Amino acid sequence: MKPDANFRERVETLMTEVPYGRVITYGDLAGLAGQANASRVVGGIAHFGNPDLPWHRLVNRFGGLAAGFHGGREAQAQLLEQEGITCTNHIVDNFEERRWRPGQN
DNA sequence: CGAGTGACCGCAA
DNA sequence: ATTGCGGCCACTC
Repeated sequence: MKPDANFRERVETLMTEVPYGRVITYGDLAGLAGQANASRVVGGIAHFGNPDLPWHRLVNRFGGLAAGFHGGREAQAQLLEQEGITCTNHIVDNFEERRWRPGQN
């Protein structure tokens, strides 16, 4: 953990720490970063912050893909499939089982 | 520099 | 059961 790092640093770090073939929710990531109610910030950082981050591994509380922004919703589904994650109707299959958690390498 | 927006979540009425 | 509102931080214009 990096207590001195800003919220963005923690979010980026956690996002990068997400293993291959695994997904996480904005709320969970925000909570892990220290602000469970700052889920919006996670989305903002993921989009404007660092394009190199695996933002496609971020999903909403329902395990669904992004809310339909700059035409990335379909791209996200494609990226997820590349990681071995199957999506149906823009919803990650077995999302509950694929939900990544710190310590579950 | 100042103000507004954003890919969300949780609770209340 | 459904709908509406508030709230946090960072980034952009």
